[in-house]
Amino acid sequence: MSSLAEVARHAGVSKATASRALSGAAHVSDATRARVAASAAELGFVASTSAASLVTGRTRNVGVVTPFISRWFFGEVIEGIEEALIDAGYDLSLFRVQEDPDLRQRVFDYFLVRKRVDAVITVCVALSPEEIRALAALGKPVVGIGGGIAGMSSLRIDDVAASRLATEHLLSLGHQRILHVGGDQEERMDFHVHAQRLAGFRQAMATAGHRPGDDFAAATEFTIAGGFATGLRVLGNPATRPSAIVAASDEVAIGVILAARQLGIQVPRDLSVVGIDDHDLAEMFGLTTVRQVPRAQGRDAVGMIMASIDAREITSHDLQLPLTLRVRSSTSAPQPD
Amino acid sequence: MSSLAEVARHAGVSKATASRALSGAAHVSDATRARVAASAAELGFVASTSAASLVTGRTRNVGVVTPFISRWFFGEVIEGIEEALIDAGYDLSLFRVQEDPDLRQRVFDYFLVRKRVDAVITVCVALSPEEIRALAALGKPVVGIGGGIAGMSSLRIDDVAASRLATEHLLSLGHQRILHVGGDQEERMDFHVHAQRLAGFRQAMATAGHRPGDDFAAATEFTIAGGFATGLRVLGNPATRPSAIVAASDEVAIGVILAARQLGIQVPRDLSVVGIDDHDLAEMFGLTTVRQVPRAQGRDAVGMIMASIDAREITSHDLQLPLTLRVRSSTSAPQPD
DNA sequence: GTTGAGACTGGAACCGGTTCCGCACTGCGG
DNA sequence: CCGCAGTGCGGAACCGGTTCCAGTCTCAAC
Repeated sequence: MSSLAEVARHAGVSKATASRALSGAAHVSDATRARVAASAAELGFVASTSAASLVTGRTRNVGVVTPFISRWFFGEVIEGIEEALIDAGYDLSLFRVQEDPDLRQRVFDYFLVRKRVDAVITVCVALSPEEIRALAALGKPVVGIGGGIAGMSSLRIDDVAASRLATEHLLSLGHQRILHVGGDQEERMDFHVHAQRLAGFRQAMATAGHRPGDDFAAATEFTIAGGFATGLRVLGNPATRPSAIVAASDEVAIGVILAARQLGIQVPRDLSVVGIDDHDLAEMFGLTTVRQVPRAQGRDAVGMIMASIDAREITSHDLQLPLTLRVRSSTSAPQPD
Repeated sequence: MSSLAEVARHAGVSKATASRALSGAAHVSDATRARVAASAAELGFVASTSAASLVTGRTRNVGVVTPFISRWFFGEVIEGIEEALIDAGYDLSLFRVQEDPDLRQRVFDYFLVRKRVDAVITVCVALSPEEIRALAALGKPVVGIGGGIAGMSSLRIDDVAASRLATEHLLSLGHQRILHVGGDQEERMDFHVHAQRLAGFRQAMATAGHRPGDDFAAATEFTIAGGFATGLRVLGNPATRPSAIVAASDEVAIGVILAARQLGIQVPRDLSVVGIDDHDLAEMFGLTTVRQVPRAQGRDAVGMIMASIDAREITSHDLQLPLTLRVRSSTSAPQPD
């Protein structure tokens, strides 16, 4: 309610001095600063961000663009971002974009442009060339989580390596007939992640001397329900049943495990399953998985943003996060038959 | 980049006229309006929200306060809110608050105050008296989803009735030994929802002539993992095993079903389970549940907010949403023994 | 004793829109 | 023919901060 002018009057100083005192700038005596701070506290003064950003051009607000909110990976990332931003005194504007081109255009050409955000974090959004151009034209720091953006900072695990690691684990246990359940070959708009995990699987198989045909990769929606449906489909026929499955995400892996149980297939005795993520539920299902920590990725992305803002320069780092395999009880050597 | 002044100059009119033309105000000739619009389009003009809100006091931004992001109910609500806000040309600032009192105070006394939001939507946040006072002091529309706030608008299902409905379904099937898995009796900070669902269970049981002792309600975390752990605990002993369980949410119910499977208990033959929510996964687990549509609740909350903003008055409606029981395959009459 | 550097402070311009007010002009009723 | 309402438009004030610039004062150095 109260304005800086009132605080200044109450403290017996000018608006200029009051502003300097509150913002921590130099050239204000300790006595004055204390008096202004006391007045501000007494009057319950909170600076209007509109006024401040009008003149400084900085809004203390970061835009987050994501295709999903409730899926585990995305939710965790967003929570990590939110925590870190709040700590830094920033708030977060959330924009959800999926395939709808009209909506995407509105977000990129209108919402992100109206001088409301200091920076943008994209979470697993594959951007069209025009969208990349629009982001670059903002002249503001941009960090992509989980999907690199040409020419901008990114933060991610090496998806190819993660999938390779998961596959190698199964190979080292002696599995021969391994199926990948995840994205399909054609690179979908939103997710090169999917294509890369498939590629990692193929690399590992090829290195081990396998020649997987198309039937060794099954496409699925990236949810528990998707993994379940696909699992029922690919595990239904005992003749063609794989001895192990690499799921492109833990949610898919959990769906597959549930499908196996439904079909009376024992995990890991009859079927080994490995995922990627280390989802909250992985422990409960005893799921062997490649661990990543999306919440930390969110925090780190904010760190990169803040460094860039403080340095007043738009840098472009490419950060790859470490991977670890967590072996639980969903994988074992194949049953000798 | 380009300012209103430049657009005005380019169109050969004054700033005042340009502003009126673009905002759709009256007293501008059609010809002038078209010329200004053309200039604005040509220069790629997008009004600075900071400048606009500095003078109008309106920001076209709504704050959303929620304890969780990735749990199903919350994620769905947030997605619904986001869609509706984007449609209305608003964006959404997300604030996550849980128990940490320092963080809560920062959000309520600082972030929400700095003239950055036109309205606030709370999602299942039980507010302290000071927090309610802080929200009221904003003088802005506030809508609470899933948890009523004294004196402010709210939008929710009748949690007591929902739980009663679920319980009556089991009673009507002939179950005698019914256990509630959900919140505990003491009203937790964040969730009167939990207490109300427990109360609904008790009402139904009492009406049916039962006298449930404390052992007929088990407390749990409201997640699949929580339901699983609690399920293992309460189903472990065949002597005390209930014939049916009312879970306070579908996530809990799914956890209970998984625990039952693990223990070799057949659902619904040996155990009926009913939930509340109609979660995405309910179909897959054949879960009988009381349906609510959180995404629609999010959209409706935005509708209430917009109506209040348009009317320039802070009204206080209390909207209760309809409930429907969806019977699937997780419930049946108890096995005669 | 004068000078100059540096710390403090106030006045005023400024960010980029919105809106009040006044003026010119048109058209209609009396 | 005059008065008056109503439309279309421009000038200028204004929202509430930040920051440039200039002025005062202190104090050490010459």
